[in-house]
Amino acid sequence: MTDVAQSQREIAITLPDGAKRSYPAGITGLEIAADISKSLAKSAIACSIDGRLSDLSQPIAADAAFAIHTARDEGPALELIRHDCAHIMARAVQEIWPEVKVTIGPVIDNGWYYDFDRDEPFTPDDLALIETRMRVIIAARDPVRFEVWDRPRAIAHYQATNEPFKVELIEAIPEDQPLRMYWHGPWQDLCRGPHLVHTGQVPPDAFKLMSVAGAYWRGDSRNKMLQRIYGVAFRNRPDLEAHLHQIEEAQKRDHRKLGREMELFHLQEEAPGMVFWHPNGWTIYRALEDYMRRRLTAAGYKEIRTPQVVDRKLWEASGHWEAYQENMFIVEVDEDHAREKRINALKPMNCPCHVQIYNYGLKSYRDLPLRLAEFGSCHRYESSGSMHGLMRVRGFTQDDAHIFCTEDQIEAECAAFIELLSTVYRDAGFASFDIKLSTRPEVRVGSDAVWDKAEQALENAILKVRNDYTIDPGEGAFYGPKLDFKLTDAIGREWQCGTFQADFNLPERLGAEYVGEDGGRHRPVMLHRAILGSFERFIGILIENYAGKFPLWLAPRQVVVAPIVTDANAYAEQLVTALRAAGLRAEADLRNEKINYKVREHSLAKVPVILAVGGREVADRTVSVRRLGETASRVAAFTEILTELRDEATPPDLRP
RNA sequence: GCUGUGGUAGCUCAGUGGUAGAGCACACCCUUGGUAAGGGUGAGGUCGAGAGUUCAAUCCUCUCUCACAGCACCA
Repeated sequence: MTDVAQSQREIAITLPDGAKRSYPAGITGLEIAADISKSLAKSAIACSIDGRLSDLSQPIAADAAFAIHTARDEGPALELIRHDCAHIMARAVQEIWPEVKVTIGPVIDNGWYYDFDRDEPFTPDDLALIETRMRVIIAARDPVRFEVWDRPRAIAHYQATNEPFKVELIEAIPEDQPLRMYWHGPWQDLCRGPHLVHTGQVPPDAFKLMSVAGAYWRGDSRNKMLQRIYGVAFRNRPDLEAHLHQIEEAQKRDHRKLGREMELFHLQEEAPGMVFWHPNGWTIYRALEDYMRRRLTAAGYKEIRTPQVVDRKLWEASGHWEAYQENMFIVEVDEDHAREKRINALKPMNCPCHVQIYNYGLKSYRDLPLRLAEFGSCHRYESSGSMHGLMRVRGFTQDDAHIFCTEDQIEAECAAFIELLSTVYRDAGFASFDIKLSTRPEVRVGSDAVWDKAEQALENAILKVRNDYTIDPGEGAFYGPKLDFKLTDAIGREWQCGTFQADFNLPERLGAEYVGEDGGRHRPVMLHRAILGSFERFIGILIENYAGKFPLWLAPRQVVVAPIVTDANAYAEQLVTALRAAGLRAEADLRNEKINYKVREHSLAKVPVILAVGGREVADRTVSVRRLGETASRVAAFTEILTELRDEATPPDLRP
């Protein structure tokens, strides 16, 4: 299905295969359909103008929404089904509760939502009621039709029917844009379209109302909070069931659940948003930190360490005190004999501290680029509703670094950074990630010439490695353009991890400078950059990405040696000693339990390798190896297995 | 922060206006078993915190807090 951009003289159409084509004005839908059928081999084509198939013989109006449905869709396009679901749901709600005010209801991934204004909350029982009502509307096969209205008429209509949100919507639409009113049977809604031909085209057994939640009118927290009902819709029942199954599977790999089951970490009420790392979780953390330290050192970074508690004077100088105070943990110290309390803050970020190290001693252009890295522990008072397991916490550690360089060095530094980041993500098991370039905002520091140069440098650096990225115009920080690198969690939520930001502001504010070739003082550019973002978030994503089944180099417990009989205990302990000597994280399970029990328990705990040893293995100096996820075991000489595991447990950067 | 839903044993959850239960986990005993739960016994809870209503509150009301879903936020 494709919407069409139109001009007065011709109608431009984007075909389902991406090709573009234009037609003269006045052409009929049928003519376009016939033409497209020729070019799209196996697709029988259906077309609609604003959802009405019957009008194909008429010339396409200048303001019509023309849609193409291909045979590959096996019926109406999913977007149309979902869009009509939104309308049908809104109609159902107003039929049940006429006093409810409607607002908007767009199509989203897998379904739609619709925001309502109602005093009482919708309950799960209400959702069932609405679903039933929707099926009645679908069964009625009510025709969908539309009319183009002028603004006064539309506004008058919504004032008369007491729909203030619709009036507000219309007032925000540009004057020259025609307004379409859609009818689903007797129920009517302002909508751009297109839609199905009749309500019976929605499969009655392939949609489901999922949840209710609050949402601000027009996405602004100063506005009234509405009630949003989410639904999902598919072409058929099996597709819906597959989707619901997928959600269940995703929930199984939720890092909060696995974190508990695998004894990785916990959070508790006395320290909201601060992680208690357990031995298993901390082992992963350490393995990742060691790996990152080696990668950074190899890439020419110098590691440093800066204080946690810093006087407000520095935050005033950096500008954070003014702009970021409400997100900072303030620490007041009542020193003896002090006339005033001394005000400190836990550092919410490392940059000002790094500038202090840069500023200590006069720098030369020969020192640049200077790359200062810190696994910097930061604290931010995040709003209570935004915290989420390890993904969004109040105390976290960034794999932070700041590169002090000249404007001319930005591009090379950025390219080297993307290279390093790609390597790290690949080693961590991520096949792909998204890059977003955010460019200059309205309010900013620095000359246009500097922005031109920096934006171009970032873009060029991306182009050296890949050509797919998005640009977010105006979304850069006031102090410089930036790149965001995003990874996706188990249920499709995106999390920003890596970042690369040019900063023309902080060096100025904190007086960083260097002596140039010309003997004069110059201002360096500061590049903020992180690959993991924070260890907490990155590990959260790792847990979900691997579903807890970590590769050997990251697995907290790599090997468990499980004796089958107590007579094998001594042998088991010998093996553990040898495994540990080879650098492996191994434990013996000497408990008085059956091997079935031990296998079950360690499998559930996602231990990658179980070595079972009984009388035979003791006699032959062998082990019975069982890998996580496999049901069979194999018997091999212990020395052979030792070599195999040692190689496999080598971190990616240390492999030959 | 906002809207809604929750907080009962380490975990997953039942339950009641008269101060509590199951399964798993844990401890001890029996069992020496060959690849996803052997059996028995036992210990374990200020029912998230505070206030109110009541003869009596884990249960009803209010406030706070934390968590979950979504929204807003993420400089």
